[in-house]
Amino acid sequence: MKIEDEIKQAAFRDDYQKAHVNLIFTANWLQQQQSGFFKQFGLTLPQFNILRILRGQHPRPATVNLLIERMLDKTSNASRIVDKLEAKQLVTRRVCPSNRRAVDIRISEDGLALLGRLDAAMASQQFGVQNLTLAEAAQLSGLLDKIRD
Amino acid sequence: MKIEDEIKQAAFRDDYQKAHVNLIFTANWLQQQQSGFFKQFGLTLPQFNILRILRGQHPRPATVNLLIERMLDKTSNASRIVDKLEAKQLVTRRVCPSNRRAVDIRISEDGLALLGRLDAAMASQQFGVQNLTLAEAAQLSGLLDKIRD
DNA sequence: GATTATTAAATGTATGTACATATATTTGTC
DNA sequence: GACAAATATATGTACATACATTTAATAATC
Repeated sequence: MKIEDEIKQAAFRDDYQKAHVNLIFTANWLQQQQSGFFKQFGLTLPQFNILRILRGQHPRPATVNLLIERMLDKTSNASRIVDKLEAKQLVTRRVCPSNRRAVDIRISEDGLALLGRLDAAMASQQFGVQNLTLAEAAQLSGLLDKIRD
Repeated sequence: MKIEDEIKQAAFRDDYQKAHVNLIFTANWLQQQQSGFFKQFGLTLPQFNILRILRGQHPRPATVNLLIERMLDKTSNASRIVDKLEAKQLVTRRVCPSNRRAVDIRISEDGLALLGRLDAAMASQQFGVQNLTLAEAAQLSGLLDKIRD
């Protein structure tokens, strides 16, 4: 559906405004698709992202700082997202022996198993970006990088 | 900065994943830019968006349903965002005479004045999308529409 | 016209975002 | 080694998101 119809707006001031609105709208759209998917597994999107970072580190631990560095949203509160994952026993949290200010966070066996099930489910799930050709996806990345220059 | 460096990830599985992450990241980046800007005026981004819809309706009222229809994020809670605007006396809220279930929401004189100041400030503010050429912005919109097909 | 269904908005609860502040630990400096 | 500065994380608060439930008014059906 064209963006004008999605938000029931007749027209945009110019193509800049249209692209801007379209970008925000499409990102929300994608995230909502994903959220619904992860919900089946009892995870939110930020929780999934952190879990995936922890799997990338496994079996080495990650600190909160490392999580923040790698998260898409730097200002979100990694500490409290880890709280939720810990409550579900998907991660473990232990004071780092070599630096007692820091906390070593590791994905648990349960967490690894859950991500395994998610991998399988995601493989059979087409997310929106795949409506593009690979060349178009690359082109899109180029345009997005230019926006943030 | 390239997206790989922004989130300190060495590489992506393919250009689909890269475009997907880049899209979410860039949308967040843009929204944070805007948030900082609106904060100077005591508004959050959703509050500004609702205020702008109300100006579009002015002097006719809008209902909560109409606001939701036109909002970028359909699932957000328009009712409570209007609460905040009402507390700042930027909008008025009155039971609709012809349908007492509905509520007529209108932008106040204060609200119009605030948007007026924002218009002026925004005119002298370059937001990220303007790093693109107009043709690139149009191309971006086309790609985004295709994602949501 | 009483009863049920639908609609419009508000409210409740859990989670996340954004930002400031607090607490504990480590590092640097005298 | 005492004391200040820096670092790592946690906590507090306001706002927003996501979704279920509630309340009130209107519409539909018998």
